[in-house]
Amino acid sequence: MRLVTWNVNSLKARQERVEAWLEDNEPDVCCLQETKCADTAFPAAAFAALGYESAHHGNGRWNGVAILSRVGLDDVHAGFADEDAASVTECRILAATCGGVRVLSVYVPNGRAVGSEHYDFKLSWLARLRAEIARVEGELVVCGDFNVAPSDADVFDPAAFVGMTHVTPAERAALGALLDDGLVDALRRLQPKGPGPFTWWDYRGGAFHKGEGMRIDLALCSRGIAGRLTGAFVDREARKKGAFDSSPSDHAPLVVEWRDTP
DNA sequence: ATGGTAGCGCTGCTA
Repeated sequence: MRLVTWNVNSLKARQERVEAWLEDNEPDVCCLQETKCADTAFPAAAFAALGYESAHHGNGRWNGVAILSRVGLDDVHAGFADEDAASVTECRILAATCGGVRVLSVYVPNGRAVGSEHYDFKLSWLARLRAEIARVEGELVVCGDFNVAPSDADVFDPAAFVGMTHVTPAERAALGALLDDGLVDALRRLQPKGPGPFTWWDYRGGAFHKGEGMRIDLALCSRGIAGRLTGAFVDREARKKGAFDSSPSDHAPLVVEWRDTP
């Protein structure tokens, strides 16, 4: 199985890039975040033409998550398990079963500023995600933009982030709880030494070309899958302008591969 | 270089 997770920062702005990437890389499952579109505007037909079933959860100009699959897409649920999709105000989690694996595409709240109500919301959202994961039986991959750098090896300069969101002990503890529960950070399992690789670079100040990024996009997998991992890497090329009219996303795709059960 | 980038959408918010 080859799975990719990619915060595209507007699917409308990135559609050409996403389609080209899918054709070049042929993932079995593709999780997208920050689609910034409503369900009615989601280009399901374009993805179907490439061989993908798809599900989307979005309501307009912010947030929005999707799952594309060419190995089946069953038991789709938008939002947390205990909420009705129609009542969700911030579309940040979508689940589906693809090829026998429960896949969660998540876009964790940014938090904005330490101590703000948005920061508290981020922490409570992560706690809710932990409870959500605990309900899942069988193989599982939780992937997306976590807006948390798990350790100092996941930021270009720890000193530059003192007092900032994404690196506080509380955020790291909330993420660490998912690992304590048995999930494995796929990239770090295969690439134990940092710093990096990074998955996000600020658009401002030429951060990408200066290597000033963070690793905040993650694929957390259950132990069975962790034991069968064969690859995990960040496609930095997709963060470059390339032969496209529009800008790249500020995030690069994270690809994870594992052997299917014999 | 007194601003820095990008998307959405039309004013300022979000990241």
